Amino acid sequence: MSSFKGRFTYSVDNKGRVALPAKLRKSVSTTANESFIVLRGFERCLYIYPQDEWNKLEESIRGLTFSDAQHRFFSRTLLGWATDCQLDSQQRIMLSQEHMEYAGIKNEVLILGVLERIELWDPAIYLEYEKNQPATYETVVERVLKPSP
Amino acid sequence: MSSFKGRFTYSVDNKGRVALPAKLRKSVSTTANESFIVLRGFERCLYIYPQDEWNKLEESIRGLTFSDAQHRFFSRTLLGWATDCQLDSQQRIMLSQEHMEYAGIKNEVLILGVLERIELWDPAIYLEYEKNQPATYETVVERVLKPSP
DNA sequence: ACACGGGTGGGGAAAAGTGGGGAATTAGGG
DNA sequence: CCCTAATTCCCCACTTTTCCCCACCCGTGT
Repeated sequence: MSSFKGRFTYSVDNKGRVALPAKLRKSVSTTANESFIVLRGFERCLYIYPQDEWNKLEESIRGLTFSDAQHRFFSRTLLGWATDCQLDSQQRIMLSQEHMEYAGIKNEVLILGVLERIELWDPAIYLEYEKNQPATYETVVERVLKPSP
Repeated sequence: MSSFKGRFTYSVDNKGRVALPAKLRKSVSTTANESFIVLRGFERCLYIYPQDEWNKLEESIRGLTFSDAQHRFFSRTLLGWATDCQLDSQQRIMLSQEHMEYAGIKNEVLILGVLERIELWDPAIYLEYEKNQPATYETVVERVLKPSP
């Protein structure tokens, strides 16, 4: 089970390549086999799942009822924009033009480790996103880390 | 279960390294495996959790639902500012530039043991914090330790 | 006095991040 | 079917950061 964490600002070269931070690479389980799935995330970012974590997600999508129109739309969008990719010999992934456009990523990218997935953001967009949140860091910590009653 | 206690003033060298006090190290359980997680804490300080204590917190983060927008913000914020680190061969941890800036730490640090976690403060900021408390030690005791009605 | 444990500092090897050239593969059009 | 253009990907090279190791200092207890 992955447990990505941390925050990194990396550059995207003009071929669309992004190095995967070494600290995150250490958290990738060996069963993932250097294989990743990139897809549209929520809130204008990209999600990257290692193969093994993706498989779990895929199972829950299979569980959606085929007969529900919204479910069909959801799985079409999710899977339609999902591409799998391998790391190159320098441990980088290559982003497609479409994915970069979706997330507004140009030549800098904010990389977040969020347990089972990695997120890629345009730094400015993330700042904007953060600013629009009603909750502050402290309320977050309080809610999440407070020992349950 | 850890039970850190005590107060230490240590130096931070120009590489951002801080020695973990020997007294605190003795309270780290062996299952933590010399692995720690550093994150932003309340009131401009840093929290350090040994791996095993952190795992308990991580469980509650995993409990957050993927589909709730606020939960997504929570896990991004909390995990984004968390980095794990190992002790080096001199039993030191290395602080990132961002963490030091958040806590205002320069070349001296106040280290507090607070049961399951260790806190790092800039000495001056802690003094300020202490001074701004409306309550005294005694009135706090009264409020905190009074048996609940 | 001296060994020992604990805190502090720095040099250097190794790893990580960044960028680009060029061969191999693929796609498309005549 | 072949030629050309574009894309992919492998490899090399350079810079920066990380981390391993050694050395020192200073109390304390023997």
